[in-house]
Amino acid sequence: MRDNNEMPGHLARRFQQIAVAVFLAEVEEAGFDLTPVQYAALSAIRTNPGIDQVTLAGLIAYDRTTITGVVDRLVQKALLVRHASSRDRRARELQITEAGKRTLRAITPAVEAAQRTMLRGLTEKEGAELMRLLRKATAAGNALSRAPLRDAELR
Amino acid sequence: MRDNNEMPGHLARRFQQIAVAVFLAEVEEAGFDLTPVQYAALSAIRTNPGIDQVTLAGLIAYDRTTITGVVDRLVQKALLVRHASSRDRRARELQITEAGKRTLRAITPAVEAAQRTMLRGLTEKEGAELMRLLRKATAAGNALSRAPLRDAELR
DNA sequence: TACTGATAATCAGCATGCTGAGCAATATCG
DNA sequence: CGATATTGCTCAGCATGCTGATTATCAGTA
Repeated sequence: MRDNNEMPGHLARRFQQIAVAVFLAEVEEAGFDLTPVQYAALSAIRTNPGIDQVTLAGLIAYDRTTITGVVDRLVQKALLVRHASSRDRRARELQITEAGKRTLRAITPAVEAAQRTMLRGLTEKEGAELMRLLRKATAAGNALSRAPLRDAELR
Repeated sequence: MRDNNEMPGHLARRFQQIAVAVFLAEVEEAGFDLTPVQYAALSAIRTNPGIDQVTLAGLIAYDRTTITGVVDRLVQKALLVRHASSRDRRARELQITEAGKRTLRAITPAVEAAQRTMLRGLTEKEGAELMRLLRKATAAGNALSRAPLRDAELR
C-alpha cells in the first residue's frame, strides 16, 4: 500500500489547503474580508455584467447550488446586486456595484501576492510547469466533476 | 488583470475538485461509502494503532477540529473504536476494527484506480513531474496552513 | 505543593461543496 | 394549442474545513 502522502489526491488537497490559507492571509492583511470563491465570482461578474447564476457557475467551475450562497453573501456585503431578468423571469441578472469595483481594484495586489506565495519554493520555470500540468490535467478531467468549467459563449 | 483560470489558486482548487469527484465515484462503484478524509484517517490509524487525534491530524495534515467529526463518523460506521487513554486522560486512543481492516483491504483497488484516473491526460512522465512539483510546493508552504503535516516521531 | 502554562478534545459558528428534490418559467414538439 | 421536457434557482441535508473559545488534564516550576 502506497503511503497516503505520496498519492496525487492527497497532494492535490494539500496544495489547495495551502493556497486557500495563503489567499485568506494576504487578503486579510490588505484589510479585506473576501474568500477565494467570492473573489472569483466578483471578478467574473465584473467582466460579464448581467450574467445569470448558472452561466457564472460554469465560468468559474463552481456548483450552481454553491453559487447561490456565495452570491447571497456578496449581495449582503453590497458588492453585488441581483435582480430578476426581464427576458427570462427564472433567471437573476448579476451586476457588480461601485463598491464591488473598488474592492476588486484594491484587493488585486494582495491576490497576486498570494499566487506568488503559494508557488514559493518552486523556481520560475517549475512554477510555470506546474501550472501547465495542472491545466492539462484539469482539462482532461473537466467533465468528471459536477461543476465543469464551461465557456460562456458556448451556451 | 490576469484571467482567473490562469491563477495557481484556481487551478489548485479545480484539480482538487476533480480529484475528490473521481475518488468518490470510484469508491461508490466499488460498493463503499467512504470520503477521502475518512480513507486517509482509517489508513493512518491502521498503520499507527492507538494513535491520538492530534497526532493523527498532523500525520495527514487535517485540522484537529475537523478530525473530531471525521472520527465520529468512522466510529458510527463501526470502522474505528475510540477510548480514553490510560496514560493521558485527555487523549483518546484510536483503534481500527476488523471491519475497518476489511474495508481498507477491499477499497484499495478503487483508491488506486482513482489516483490513475485523476492523472489521465498526462503522460507517465508528466504525472510523476506533477507529483514532484506538488510535493516541493507543499513542503515549502507546509507551515502556512493551520493544519501542517507533522511527523509522528517528532512529537 | 500551589501556580502557571501547555495540551487533547470538543463545541459554536461560518463558508464551501456536494446530492437530490422541488418550484416556477421557458422551450419544444406532436 | 397543449403536453412534455428542459432550465434557472432554491432548499434540505450532509461532510469538509476553518476560527476562536471552553473544558479537562497534564507538566513544569516557584
